[in-house]
Amino acid sequence: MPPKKGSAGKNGSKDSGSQGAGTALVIVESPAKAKTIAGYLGRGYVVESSIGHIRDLPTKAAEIPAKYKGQPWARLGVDVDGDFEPLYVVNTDKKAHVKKLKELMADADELLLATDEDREGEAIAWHLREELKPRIPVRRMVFNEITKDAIQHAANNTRDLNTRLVSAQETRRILDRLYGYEVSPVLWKKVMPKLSAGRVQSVATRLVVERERERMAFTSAEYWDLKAVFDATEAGASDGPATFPATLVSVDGKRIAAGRDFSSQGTIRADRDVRHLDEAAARGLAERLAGAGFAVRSVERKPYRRSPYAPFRTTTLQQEASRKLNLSAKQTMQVAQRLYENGHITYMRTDSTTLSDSAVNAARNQVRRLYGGDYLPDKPRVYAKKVKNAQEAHEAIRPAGESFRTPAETGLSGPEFRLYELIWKRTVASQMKDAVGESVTVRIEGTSTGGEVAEFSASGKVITFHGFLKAYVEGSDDPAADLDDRERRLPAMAEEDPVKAQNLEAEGHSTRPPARYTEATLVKELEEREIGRPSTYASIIGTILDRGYVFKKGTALVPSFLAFAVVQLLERHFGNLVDYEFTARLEDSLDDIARGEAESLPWLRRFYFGGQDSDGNQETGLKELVGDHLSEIDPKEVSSLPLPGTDIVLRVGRYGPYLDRDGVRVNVPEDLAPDELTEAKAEELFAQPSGDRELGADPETGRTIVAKSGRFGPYVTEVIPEPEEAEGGTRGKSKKAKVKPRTSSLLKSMDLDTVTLEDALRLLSLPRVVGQLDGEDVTAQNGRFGPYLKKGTDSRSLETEEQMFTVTLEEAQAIFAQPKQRGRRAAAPPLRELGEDPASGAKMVVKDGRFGPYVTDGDVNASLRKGDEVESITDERAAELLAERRAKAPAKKKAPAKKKAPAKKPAAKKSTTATTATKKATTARRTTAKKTGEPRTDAKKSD
DNA sequence: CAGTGAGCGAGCTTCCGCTTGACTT
Repeated sequence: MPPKKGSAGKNGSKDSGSQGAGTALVIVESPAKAKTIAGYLGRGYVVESSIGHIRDLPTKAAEIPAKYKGQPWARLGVDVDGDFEPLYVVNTDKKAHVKKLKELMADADELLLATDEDREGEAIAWHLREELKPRIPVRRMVFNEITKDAIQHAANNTRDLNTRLVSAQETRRILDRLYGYEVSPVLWKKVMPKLSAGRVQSVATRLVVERERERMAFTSAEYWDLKAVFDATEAGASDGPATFPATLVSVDGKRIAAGRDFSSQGTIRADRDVRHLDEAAARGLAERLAGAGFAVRSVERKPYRRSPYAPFRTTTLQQEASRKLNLSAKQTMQVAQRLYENGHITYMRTDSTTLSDSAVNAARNQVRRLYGGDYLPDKPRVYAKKVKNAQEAHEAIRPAGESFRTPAETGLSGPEFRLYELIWKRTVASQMKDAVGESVTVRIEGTSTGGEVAEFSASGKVITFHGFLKAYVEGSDDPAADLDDRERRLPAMAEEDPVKAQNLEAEGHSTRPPARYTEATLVKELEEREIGRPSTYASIIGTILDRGYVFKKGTALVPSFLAFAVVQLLERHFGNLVDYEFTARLEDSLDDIARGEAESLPWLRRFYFGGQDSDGNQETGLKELVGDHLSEIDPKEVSSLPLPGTDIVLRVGRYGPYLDRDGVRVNVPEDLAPDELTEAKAEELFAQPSGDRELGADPETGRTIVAKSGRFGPYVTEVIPEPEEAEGGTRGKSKKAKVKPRTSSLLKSMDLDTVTLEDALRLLSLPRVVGQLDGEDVTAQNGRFGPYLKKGTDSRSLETEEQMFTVTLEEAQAIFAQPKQRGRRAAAPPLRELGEDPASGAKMVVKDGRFGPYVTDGDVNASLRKGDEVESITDERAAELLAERRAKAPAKKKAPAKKKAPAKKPAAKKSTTATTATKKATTARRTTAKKTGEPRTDAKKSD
């Protein structure tokens, strides 16, 4: 709790210029920080937090103020035609908080904006000033560490807002909005709805996909060598072990090929002069070396020295928590948040490895107390900035306070204890001495019965002073790798010493494809590429998991086929945007803007409308790419992934991935890792029983009738035998001659498992010609909306499916004599009746519609929202929904008071031919319309 | 991913970065 404003204001420790004794309102970003700082500032200051950003671009239509609703750019929240003026709204969950800040400000004489000293922090400060509209002096207060001295110094050395830095942030924000909100809809249209693209997530997805591509292109190689265990007792070794393992490294002076000598194609790299041993060669050599005498050829000793690791920042904490505590990035951050809020650690979202002076002292004191002065370097260690675009608004992640509590002293337990312990150890170790020791490489030589000179190598490492390793050893992503404190002792040996081979065996190995990313290694990769920020690393993983771009297999991140399709689309049509350098270049530009060496507007114009880049190349703007160029994106093409060396294509459909070979299709399990889809696996999938059920043969045609489950539910069809082709006929060419099989959906009364041949034959007899009317055939059949009669271009629905088989010509004539029925049934009775709408005076009722329950006054309809229940909704709430609906929609001139509410759910796909922006009806576009069903009708676009 | 003729209460999905609770399941 901040000090009560009433108690402050009297001769506090602050001296804020001419105002004299008054109260300053200090606003920081985080409540926990506010609490700490309030303690350091004492009287005269009221410290509150903004809880992050208070304003942002509107997220969705509901947040857009009515006056901007009709604007063509309202969807973006950025007036792209008006100098990219952003539209800011106070986040819904912040409205109450902003009000509170305003109230606090009313009692203050000065406003100190003490948000983080980085791009986002500066912007938060600016938004606060814009939104709070203070009439008291406003100053910017900044600090990089939370210690009493630093805070008091900061309060007395304020500065003005840096509007250039704010401009850089705003540019970043607008770019991300344009990228995300313009490119995502392209994916909705071309791949499937609800997908997303963005500067960060799309590159993250691409990294995972590219790694999988490498794995798919990888060819393993097998290679062999010899493993020996030598006995050095004859060498007179007195200390250390008597035996040691060694590996064959060369024969007759030529090095034996090892894993690193092979390319990803499984061949020896061109620049390697090595001998590749296969199994037979290795076994033969082993036999010829049995019983041979060996001697030490050389002993090479080198000093070993290892410096401690830098204190934690967000990414390294996530990596180590993953390796050692098996926590996901998200879990790590949740646990760290609790530690932070309870005052155990400093802020956990940081890109800095810097420790404050008091933290260094605390660490050094702890070293002295726990390990003794021998482990303490003379001077404090300083860690250089590790991350290129680091903004260093905070310290490293370390135990909080000016003296550290040992884990036991904290009283913590469970994951919080373990994470604290990790942070504590790492921090203490970072102020300890180097580990030192010696590494030794011994070469052993022997001659085979065939006269071959075989050389073995053994290496050892001895740590003579553990230094920081006593406190902390970093984990490894490779479980097979040795950790830093691992020692390998060798017997004491000298040149010419004889040794005896105790055991000598051929050993086979094979090269392995690059490992998949884990959460931790992907985060590491993103940080190295300057993509994402400490506050977002964990959520980036969350986003690509949520979208179905990746899934987890153990700890590995496996890309889905969907991710392959999306990345393929982006690479081919938005190459610039998924370029790995894109963010790095963006950061450079933002730095220029922040320094006042560049302006935001030309930059945004070029990005959105196109123009010459810094190298003089003409760049196509984003607007054109997602507009006029949209028709160039062929959805079928971008969702097709040919299986190399085959005529099989994997396609990503709306219902998941499937394989297609000349029209023969088979589903691919969703959780099949792409690198496991080999030709053999594909054949296996094709060979699998598809779940179809053979019902028997049609007595008239002899064709087999099968029942299948399809996109629109269960149906029956017939198998058309492959036409016997004369020589020269190829499979591809025979396609055209194919007879279309008859198909028919099952009736509602039928079931895939129980449908009989008789049922099927009856279904396949459709459409049934009922007779002739007006010189045209009248047919009865089943369709998208159920059974109907068709006469030329005219049609009428039938009431029951059975009527398809029984309706007579007379009945048909009577049906056609009726006008087209609007709706198939009488109006469904309302689910509930409510009172009168105060706005229209009409009675309100709740009805069940195609999109779920809605309330209507007979004129305006409004869907019930999440949380509204048909049973419990009140008149007030219903009137509110109707009012909102009226406010939102431009009044429709459609005739009101429709009374039909068809109970049937609409088909999954609509075939509305939508008006799209482009004029030419290309094949690509037609496919699009068909595939997505309902492209957005952006009719406002004009040329 | 079988092929097919209505007209209907549509509106929304989505970005990246700052930050926490207050909600419901």
